[in-house]
Amino acid sequence: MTEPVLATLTRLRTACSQCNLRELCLPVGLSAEELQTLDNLVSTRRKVRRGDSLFYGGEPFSALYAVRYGFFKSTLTSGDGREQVTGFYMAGELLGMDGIGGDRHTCTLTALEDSEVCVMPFARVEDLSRHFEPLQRHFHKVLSREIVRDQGVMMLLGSMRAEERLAAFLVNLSQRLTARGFSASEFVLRMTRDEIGSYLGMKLETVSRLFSRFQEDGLIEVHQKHVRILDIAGLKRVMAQAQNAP
Amino acid sequence: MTEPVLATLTRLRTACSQCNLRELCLPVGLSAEELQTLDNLVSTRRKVRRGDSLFYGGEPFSALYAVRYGFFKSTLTSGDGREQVTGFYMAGELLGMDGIGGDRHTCTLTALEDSEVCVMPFARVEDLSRHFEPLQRHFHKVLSREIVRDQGVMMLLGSMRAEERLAAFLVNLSQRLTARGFSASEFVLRMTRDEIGSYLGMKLETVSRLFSRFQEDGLIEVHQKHVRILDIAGLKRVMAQAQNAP
DNA sequence: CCCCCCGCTTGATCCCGGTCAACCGAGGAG
DNA sequence: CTCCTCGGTTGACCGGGATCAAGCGGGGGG
Repeated sequence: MTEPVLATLTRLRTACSQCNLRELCLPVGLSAEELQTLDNLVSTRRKVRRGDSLFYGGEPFSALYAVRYGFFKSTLTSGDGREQVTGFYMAGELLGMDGIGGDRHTCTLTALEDSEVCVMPFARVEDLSRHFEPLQRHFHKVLSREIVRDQGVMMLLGSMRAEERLAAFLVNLSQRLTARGFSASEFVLRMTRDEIGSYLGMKLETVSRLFSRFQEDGLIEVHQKHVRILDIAGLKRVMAQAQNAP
Repeated sequence: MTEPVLATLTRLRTACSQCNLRELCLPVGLSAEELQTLDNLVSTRRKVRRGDSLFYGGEPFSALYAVRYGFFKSTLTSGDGREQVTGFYMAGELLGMDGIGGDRHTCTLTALEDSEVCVMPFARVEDLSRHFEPLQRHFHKVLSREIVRDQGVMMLLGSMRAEERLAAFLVNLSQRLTARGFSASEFVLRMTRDEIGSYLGMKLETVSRLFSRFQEDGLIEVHQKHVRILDIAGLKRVMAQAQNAP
């Protein structure tokens, strides 16, 4: 009698239909009944301690991961050992899509705080999306949005000045936190100045100096990792100051 | 009697199974029989004149496109009007994947020489890949590789110096041309210095200066848009010169 | 509880690549 | 053919952000 009960508990624990992230995660926009079809998408959950990696670049690819709670960074290491942060991921976001193309992961995913992810074996994702059109459509959208997100970062890195990049970074963080029900104006940075700098293509000293400048200008308040946004409109103005002559 | 013949001709003309790009394009790795299932993936072909756009950012999304011949750039325009080149595309490469996520295109695709694309209505792509597993798998791989490619550009823009970026750009071009049966060492750039600069996050003057420097160093020969690579190993050395102290 | 380490801040200086400007040459129009 | 335009090259100068360096302070471990 214990076995089935345990199984049911497990099922419930890993069920998308019971997850409070279903409005953000892969099953977005699916009806209650549709959601139940997804309940065997997730095989297990996995906890990742702060500082530990979910997977490393070069490792064989087998599953996608959805962040249940916590915070991750993805990093790419070039041939000569330079490391570049390529993204930050929070609850409801999907990890591991880089691995599909070459059957191994290209980047490393590291937890910046104690975190938990839902493990979705990729074979199962493909299986289910072949038989369940709404999931297929949504999965394609998620892949595509990752492409669009990356293009946004390319624009950031390729054509914006340091202060614009940092303003854009803060506005983006604020928006994503808001979507998750956190305060839009007050939060704790999970990453170091060095990691922000790597992501934004600048040095940690520059990040630090800009934080101080933004504070002097009354846009934000910073104490170490604690940030309070005082003037989001002002930040948006900084990030789009078209200083291009005709 | 004329109708069926025309239909057959059209079918042949747009058939993946007859296309000499099948080793590069979406049907990569499929067997001859498998390929025939794909023959109704492409609805029509479309020619795009040099300077014209296949689609614009903001336009509704309905189809993916495979380049049959020619050369494209994709550009993103930020709120304040700055334009950033986010990629260059040649024969066999897939365009339009940015549109899936939001049902409209985010970037603009412009032909840099007279070109032709295969139009693949996205509904048909999804339909076929639900019923035809190898296509599904391959389509996912293509999407994923676009993500990986973009991450590579992020690394380029975020952590490499101007000369390293340009060297990487030339090496990448050379490799992609080789894969298409063109000369690895001699080619004509389809884009301007300004477009290269935008893609690589630098100004056109810097691109021009670096071309001259590479020439002085005996790595390449440049005359306007004509480039001959003299020392590919040297270029690779430039692009990976780890000037990072421990 | 205190200490030590690591992440952050801030100042001084340097240099890569941006900016401004002049000129060149290829190629298309008339 | 010549002119004109536009993309490319090159030089001179400048400035944003990198680099080097010193000091600080918070939080985790002993």
